[in-house]
Amino acid sequence: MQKNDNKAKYYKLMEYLKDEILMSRIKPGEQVPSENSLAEEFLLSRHTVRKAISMLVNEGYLYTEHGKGTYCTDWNRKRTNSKNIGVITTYISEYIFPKVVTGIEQVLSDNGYSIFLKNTNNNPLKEALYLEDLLENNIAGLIIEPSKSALFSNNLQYFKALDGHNIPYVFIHGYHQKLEATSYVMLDDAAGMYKAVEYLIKLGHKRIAGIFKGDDMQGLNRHKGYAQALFDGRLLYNPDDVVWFSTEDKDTKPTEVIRQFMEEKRGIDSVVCYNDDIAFRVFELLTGMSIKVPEDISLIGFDDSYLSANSSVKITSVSHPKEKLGEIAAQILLQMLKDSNYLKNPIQNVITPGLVIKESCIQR
Amino acid sequence: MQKNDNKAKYYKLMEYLKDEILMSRIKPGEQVPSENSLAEEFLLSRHTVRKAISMLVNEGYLYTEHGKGTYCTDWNRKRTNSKNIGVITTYISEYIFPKVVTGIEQVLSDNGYSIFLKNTNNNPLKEALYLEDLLENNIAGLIIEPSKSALFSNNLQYFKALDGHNIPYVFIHGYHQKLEATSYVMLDDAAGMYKAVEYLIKLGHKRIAGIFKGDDMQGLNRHKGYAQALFDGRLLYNPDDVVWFSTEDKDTKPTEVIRQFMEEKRGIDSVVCYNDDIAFRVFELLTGMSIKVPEDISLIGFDDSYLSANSSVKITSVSHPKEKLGEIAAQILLQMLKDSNYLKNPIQNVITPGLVIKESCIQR
DNA sequence: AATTATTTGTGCGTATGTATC
DNA sequence: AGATACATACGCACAAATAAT
Repeated sequence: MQKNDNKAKYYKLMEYLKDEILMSRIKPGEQVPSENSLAEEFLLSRHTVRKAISMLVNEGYLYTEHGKGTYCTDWNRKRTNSKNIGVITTYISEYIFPKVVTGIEQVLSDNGYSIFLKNTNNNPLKEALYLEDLLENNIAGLIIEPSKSALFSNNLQYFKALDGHNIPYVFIHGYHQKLEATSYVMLDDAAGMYKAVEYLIKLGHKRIAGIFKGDDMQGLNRHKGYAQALFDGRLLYNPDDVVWFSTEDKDTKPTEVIRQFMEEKRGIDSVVCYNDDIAFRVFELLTGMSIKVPEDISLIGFDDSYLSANSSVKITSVSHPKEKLGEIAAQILLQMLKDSNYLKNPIQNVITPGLVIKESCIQR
Repeated sequence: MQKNDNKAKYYKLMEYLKDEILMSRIKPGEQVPSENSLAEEFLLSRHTVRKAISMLVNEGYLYTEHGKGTYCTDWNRKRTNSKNIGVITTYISEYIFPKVVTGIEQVLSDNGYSIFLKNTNNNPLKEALYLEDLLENNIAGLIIEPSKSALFSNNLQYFKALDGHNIPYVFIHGYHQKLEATSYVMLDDAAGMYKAVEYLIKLGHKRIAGIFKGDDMQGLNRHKGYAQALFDGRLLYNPDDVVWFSTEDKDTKPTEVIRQFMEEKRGIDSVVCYNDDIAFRVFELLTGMSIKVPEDISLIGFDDSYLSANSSVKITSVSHPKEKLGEIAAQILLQMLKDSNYLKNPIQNVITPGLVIKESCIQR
């Protein structure tokens, strides 16, 4: 112990003990000397020793067992006492997200956890805000759909902080590229889109336009599958037939460009879309232009959502597991919470979607 | 302060002081009596008083200033810019609740709020735990489906604490009886069940069994509508034809008693159920006993959920607005957050449900 | 099965230090 | 300077839980 500072005796003892713990001279689970023996050793009253110990108990370094002794906390597992899980998604109440979130809730609340729901609207600044927020609140774990996962993220520091605090996190739909080993559950977006395009080619389509989102990983991968399927089907990949949009112009650009394509009569016979939301908008656009689906143009969406089932012509779409995806993410997180080894050995789950054939494509 | 529990003195004092704070008898910023005067007042040693106070300081209820005094923490300030809303429901991911929660999320996240989701499993002790939890986190408001709303609640103190901190809250589905003026949105459960029974009477049914939940307000009101409809239809109300169950025995008692009814062949020609969950179980029971719905027994559920649509014979049910109910609750809360006058003038919204006629009832 | 030693938990008394008004 | 309030510190006694004898 130190020489004479002007610090209080209990405070110096507390610092000494904390140091012993941090330097692993007192190891997790190990018993610390009894109050009486510490008092004797450091020539203090038991009361003073108790004060020092109670501070460390409050900070979580130690815990006491009545009649047995005082022990060093194994704070790799310490987070267990928080039963709050942060869930950050791009959207919550729209599209397929309610179902994904329901799947997460199902599993987590069955296991006694509460959920802190936040949506970023795909805005990395909001993501940063919420990550900071959740770090301050004391959460046991995090499930996150990254915002703009294709772009470089400034939020990596927060994930490193989570690593530092041994707070496990699971990505869904995509993950920030720069993180080396992370747990995630996502779709094989390329394979899904490949199936859609392959199907159109089999039906005899020659000019397949594609609409893709440029600022998330899903969009890039779906585009990859599109290009690969064209190549394998011996069709030319024509950059001019591809529409790229982003979060900011998603409500206007896809339909505007497709309208232009149609007005130019450049001979497109089908369109594959980033998701059902876009597909549904394109369907409405085409209907408004008196272009018939599927007679004039075949159309395929992605995610097999209610949007592809509600239109007057049901839109063929690539499946999305929705609740199942949420459940898997939650189960992965639970495993990581149970066994801290999983923090080092990430669990990665890729689901291969299938094509759900409805009414929006016909043989050419 | 209380009488003699076997709790420790310091603990009882701590609870007493915490209660004073939660009930706003000690207001934020206000100075609490000095250690010596508390010791004198409660005939305790100063040391014991200090122990109680130090716990409350640790939990953040109080803070001390050396040489000046001990003060009540003002967590109002922090709350003002909080964009977090607590949502406590009995269940989250089952039955109609995902839709209700989705409605809440829709409105709140559109207005920039995050949601803290907790489910009580209809256990008032968990409700208490979560209410305390949310009071310590800084939430801007609360939407709550009360647990066991028919029974006397020990959790009223927390709602008074919310009042004291100007945190608005909205009840859904029911409300704790003892609170005088609260905002809520709920169904006219009596009217809904009345319509169901009236419909059965019109179809010529004479012996209508009823299954009701005894520990929430909805159950009592649905029973009320049942009894009133029988009376108006000049049928005898027979207590032996009524099954009461509670949260704890919901999975066993309703079907067991109905099985007994059937084995006794007491001439029941129809069953109205507290909700679709019960109705679905009864349907499966009857089918298992080779009793046909609706040929032998007519059956009506409540909530118009997927359960009443998924069975082989679609079950006639009383409608429930689900998302709409969630949206209304969220909108009420937003109004209360915007205009603090609403805290004094509660907004109460009662939705009258209708009967959704499907396939489970026929003319006798 | 009862006893005993050890350890933490509760509670009181006292004295002194130090910051605030 | 003095009164008041919280902070530190020591000592003592007994209660309650635990583990070993």
